[in-house]
Amino acid sequence: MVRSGRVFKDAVYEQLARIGKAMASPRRLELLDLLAQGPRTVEALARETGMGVANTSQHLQELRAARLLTADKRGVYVTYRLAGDDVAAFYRTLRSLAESRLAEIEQVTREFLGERGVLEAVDRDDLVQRVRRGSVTVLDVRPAEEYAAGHIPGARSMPLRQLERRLGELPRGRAIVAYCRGPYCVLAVEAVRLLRRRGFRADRLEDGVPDWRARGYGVAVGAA
Amino acid sequence: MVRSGRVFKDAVYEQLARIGKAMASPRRLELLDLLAQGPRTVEALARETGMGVANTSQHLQELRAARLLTADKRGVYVTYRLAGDDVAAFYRTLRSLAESRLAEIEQVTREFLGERGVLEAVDRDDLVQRVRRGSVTVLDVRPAEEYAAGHIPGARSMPLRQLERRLGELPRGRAIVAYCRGPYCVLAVEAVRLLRRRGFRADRLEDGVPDWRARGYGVAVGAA
DNA sequence: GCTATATTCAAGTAATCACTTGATTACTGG
DNA sequence: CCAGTAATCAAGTGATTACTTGAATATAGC
Repeated sequence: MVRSGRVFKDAVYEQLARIGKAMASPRRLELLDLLAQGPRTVEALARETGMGVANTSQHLQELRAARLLTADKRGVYVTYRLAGDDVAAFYRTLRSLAESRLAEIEQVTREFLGERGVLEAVDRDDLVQRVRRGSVTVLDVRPAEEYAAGHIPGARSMPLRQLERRLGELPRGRAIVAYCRGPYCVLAVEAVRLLRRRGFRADRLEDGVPDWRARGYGVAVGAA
Repeated sequence: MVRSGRVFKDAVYEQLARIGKAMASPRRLELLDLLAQGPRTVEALARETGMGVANTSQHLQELRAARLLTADKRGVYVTYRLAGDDVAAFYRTLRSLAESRLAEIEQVTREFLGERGVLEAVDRDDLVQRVRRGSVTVLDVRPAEEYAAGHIPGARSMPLRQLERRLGELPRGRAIVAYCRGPYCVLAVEAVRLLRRRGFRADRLEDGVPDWRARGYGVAVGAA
C-alpha cells in the first residue's frame, strides 16, 4: 500500500509536470501569448516570432502533446488554437505570478517601455472605465485578422503599419487610447509614441483582449 | 525599435519561463504540494519524498531562485516555505488545468484509488457542506505538525499511524469524514479503508487545507 | 576546542532538450 | 499527373538538466 502510493504519486506528479514542461520554454510561452489572440497557422506563428518553421512546428506539437493546443488541418494549412479558455486563464495566472514574484520583469519592462508617461502616467482601472464608457477613441492597433477574431467593443481597427497614413481619420479634440495584445506587446507603445509626436492626446491600455475578457467584459467579433 | 522590441520580448518570456521551469519537474511539484501544507526543513522534505538530501536541497534552491519559496535558517535547520499565497493558488490552478486537460490523471487516479465508493460515492460539495455544518466527525489524518500548521475548524487530529489504536475514541453512530493533504494524498484513502473495515461509516474529503481555504472557508491553527 | 548533524557545494555522468538542416509527406491548382 | 507550398519528420550537435557521490560549511551541545 505504501509502496503503491509512491507509484501513484510519481504518476500523478509526472502528469502535472507535463503542463509545467510545456510552460518551461520562452518560445512556447510566446506562442501561447500569440494564440491567446486567436487561432493561427504554423507559418504565421513562425513569421511573427522569428523562429524557423520546423522549430515552430515542433514547439506547437509539444504544446499539443500537453493538450494545451488543438490543431486542425484545412487544405494545406494547419491551424493551431488554444484548447480552451482555461488555458488562456492559466497563462494569465502564470504571467501575474511572475509579475508579482520576479522583480526582473518590472525592471526589464521599465527599461524598454518606461519612458515617462507611456507606462505609468495613467491609472489603469480608470482608463478601463473610460474605455467602457466610450468617452475616449479606442484604437486596436493589432493586425486586422486579430481585430476580427475579437476586439474591445467600440474599438476601431487601425493596425500600427497603417496608423501614420490614416491619422486624418482620427478626431482631433478627443483623447485616444490604444491597445494591442497585452502588457508585453509593443504595438500600442509605438502607436502612442507616434500619436503624441503628432500632437494627439494618447494613452496605452495594457490589457489585451484576453485580459479584457478576464475582467468580465464582453468582446466583439468581426471585421471593421 | 522593432529590433529592440525583440530583445524586450525575449527578456520578458525568459522571465516567465523561470516559473514554468520551476514547475517542470515532478519532484519539485511534489515539494510544492508538501510545502502547501506548511513550512518544512530540507530533511523532513527529503524523508517525505524519498529523495536524497542533496538532491532535495538542490530542487529547493531552484524553487527559491524562481522566488516561489523562501528559506530561513534557524540554528542548523533551514526551513523552506511558500513565498506567498499566490504560489499556492498558482499550484492549484496548474493542478486543475491538468485535471481538466489530461485524461491520464483521472485514469491513474481511478486505477489506484478508485475502488467503488472511496472516490465517487459522495458528492463533493455536499460533503463539504456536511463538514461545515459539523454534522459529521471530521478527522485530519495527516501528521500532527501539519494539523498544527492549519486544519479545518472542528476537525480532530488523528494521524493515520495512530488511527488503528485510537479507534475507541470515535463515536460509533456518527458518519466520519477523513481528509489529508489533497486529492493526490493517500492518507485519507487508507484511513477510510481501515474505518470501513472496522464497521464505521466513513468517506474521504478530497480537499486538503489549501483547497478548503481556496473555497473561502476559515482555517484553524494550533495543536490538538 | 571537539564532535555530530543539517545543509550546501562541486564534480561527474547519463538523459533530455533546443535548434538546425535536409528530406518527406500531403494537399492545391493547373 | 506535375509543380509549388505548408507542415512534419529524422538525424545530428551543443547546451541544459537530474541525480549521485564525496567533500566542505556551519552550527549546537558537550
